[in-house]
Amino acid sequence: MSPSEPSSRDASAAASRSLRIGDVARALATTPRTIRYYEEVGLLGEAPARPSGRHRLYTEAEVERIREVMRLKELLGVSLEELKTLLSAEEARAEVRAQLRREDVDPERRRELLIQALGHIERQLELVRHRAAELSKLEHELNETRKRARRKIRGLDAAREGSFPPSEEMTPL
Amino acid sequence: MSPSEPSSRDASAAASRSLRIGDVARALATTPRTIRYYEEVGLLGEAPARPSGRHRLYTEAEVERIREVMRLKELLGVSLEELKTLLSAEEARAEVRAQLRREDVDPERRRELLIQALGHIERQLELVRHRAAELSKLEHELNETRKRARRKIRGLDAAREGSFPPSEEMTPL
DNA sequence: CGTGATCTTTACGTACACGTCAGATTGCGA
DNA sequence: TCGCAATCTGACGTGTACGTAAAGATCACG
Repeated sequence: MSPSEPSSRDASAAASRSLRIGDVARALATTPRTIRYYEEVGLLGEAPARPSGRHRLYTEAEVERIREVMRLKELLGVSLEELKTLLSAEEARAEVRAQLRREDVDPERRRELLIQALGHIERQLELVRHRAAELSKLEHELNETRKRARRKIRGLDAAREGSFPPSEEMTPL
Repeated sequence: MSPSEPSSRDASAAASRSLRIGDVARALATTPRTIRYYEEVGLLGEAPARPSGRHRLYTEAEVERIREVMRLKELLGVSLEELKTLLSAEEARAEVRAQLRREDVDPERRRELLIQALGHIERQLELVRHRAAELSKLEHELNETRKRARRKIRGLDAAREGSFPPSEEMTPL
């Protein structure tokens, strides 16, 4: 009949919303099931609003969001439930962005949202810093252990046959 | 028939073996079930050899081993199965130590074991380094995000009772 | 030597994070 | 318009890492 899209649908910019769930899954090295599951548990905030039953279509931005979710899950090792609360920072940010487009928003309210987001960001930072520190410690310890092992091997090699330079057989490690 | 303990049981040194599973669990902030499970899947290498049916008794060293297991699990986020193969380095080291006590061991064999252990250590290091790098990256990104959020808040605070609105939309939060 | 706390094995239950199958539906290309 | 691959919505299955309950044994102590 008549194309009544609000004029901003297939605009010049490639804001697509043209990726199907299979494409997204491949791009993220995961499966459609996982993406649907994340949506199901509320990690994707109603990402692809669509008439139920139709295929989900994703924008590049939404893909990035999912990538971020998986990254945080991997690096922080938290449950999806915890992740959801951690990610409420992003939701706050999304709300801020949304409200920024309307100019009639109370600056007080805007500030509130920002403060909240900041709080969540700092919780994330805390977590990340803690883990980073622990990992760094572990890395140092492993380096030490490796050093000792190498020394021992060199010691054996030296004692192997006399005491002249261990000419051949430089084990490349 | 007769009490034939090999004379090295309650030696002078406090090599204890006097911690019960409940004590260990409390010390590691976990449960007896978890410790038994780790033993069941072979993560603790027959730690407390004992006449079946009797209570498990742990030495301080064994507690440290379990602590290390939990630490690696936590920091590397790997399955217990993967962890088992990663930890074979420690087993190799244990074997080396064991063979070192007997002096009649083939230096070739000893070197082999050390080389193996070294390999496992380097696999661990690889993993740890990778994760550490990723986490560090994430930390930097979060710091940036936090900076931006703070700037925005300060901007709002300035405009709150200041003269003019600050140049809007500097950086997308 | 009794007794209560702790531990033993065995076995079934559970939460999380998906995997997999079925049957219907959708959507793009020929 | 037809065909076929991809997707949809349930619903049930699966592996991991334990939790929990039961019934009896062991240990530390008085």
